[in-house]
Amino acid sequence: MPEGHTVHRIAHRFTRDLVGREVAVSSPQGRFAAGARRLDGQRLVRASAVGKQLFCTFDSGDVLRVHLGLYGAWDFYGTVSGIGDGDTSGSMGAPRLRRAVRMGEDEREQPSAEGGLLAHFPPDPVGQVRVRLATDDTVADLRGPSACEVLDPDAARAAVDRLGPDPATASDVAAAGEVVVDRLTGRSVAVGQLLMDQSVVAGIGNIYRAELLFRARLDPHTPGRQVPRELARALWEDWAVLLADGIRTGVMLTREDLDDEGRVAAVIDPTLRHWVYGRGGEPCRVCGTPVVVEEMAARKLYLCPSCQR
DNA sequence: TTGTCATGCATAC
DNA sequence: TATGCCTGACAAG
Repeated sequence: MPEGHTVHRIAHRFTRDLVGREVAVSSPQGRFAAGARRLDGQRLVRASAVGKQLFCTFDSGDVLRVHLGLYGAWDFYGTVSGIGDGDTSGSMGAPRLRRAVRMGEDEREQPSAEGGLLAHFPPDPVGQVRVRLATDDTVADLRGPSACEVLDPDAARAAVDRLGPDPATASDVAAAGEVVVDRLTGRSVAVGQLLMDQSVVAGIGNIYRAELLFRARLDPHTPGRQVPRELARALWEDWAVLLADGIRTGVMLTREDLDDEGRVAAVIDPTLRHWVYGRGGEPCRVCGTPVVVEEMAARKLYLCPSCQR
């Protein structure tokens, strides 16, 4: 269940393991058979994330667009040396085959009885694999996406253009921020809804939405028009900070009040990671007022009614 | 074991 | 506003 940071990490993984190589593309599940045939055997030229979407460009100019939705995930398999992670120890002799690292709904290595090593390679697909991208020593399996399609270059450009700026992708972060400020402050829609609107700003999901608004001490119901430009700019800048941190660590840790020890504890215990998200009824970490949960545009919204006014 | 919910969003009504 | 995607974590029994 990814927000923007996860998709950027996946793009980095693609860049490291698959970009520049010819890729065998298949659809074990069958639902992407035609798209797989179109891409099969081509060289992957580039992989990039914009917001929550992954764009993989192939030699022909065709682009694979993937959106993981609520529970999509990529499972990566590969040799120890091929998988890297900076640790290639123990890879002498015959390649040792490592089990999946999942990126999407929950990022971690899959446990296995063989101490993390595969019996054979390539591995059998697990579950409904919509698309498999494979080289001699790397396999990436996509499961449960809400979108998986091949676009020509024009259509791919149009898909990117429908998205608002992404601070991890923008060539000029300050200029991109002004675009976001315009869009946030130009409408009467609640700022809590605007932050989740991917055409306003890309990559923010329900957790980052709740946490950004708390960190700004801003009431989510405030109409965009009533948000001062300076505050809208601060939201964008804070999003850039949280996103960069999420990309670096793989963890959505949104509390800036923790010391090193506290951060380590929060990585282990998810209930310590956030100010308000998922804490309905629990005391606000700042003022003790019970955190409120309500529905906004069919999503759960968490806020402190005392701090965020 | 079964049921519910979830970090998203396009589509249909 | 409801549904589907098709999965995994967790709570309840």
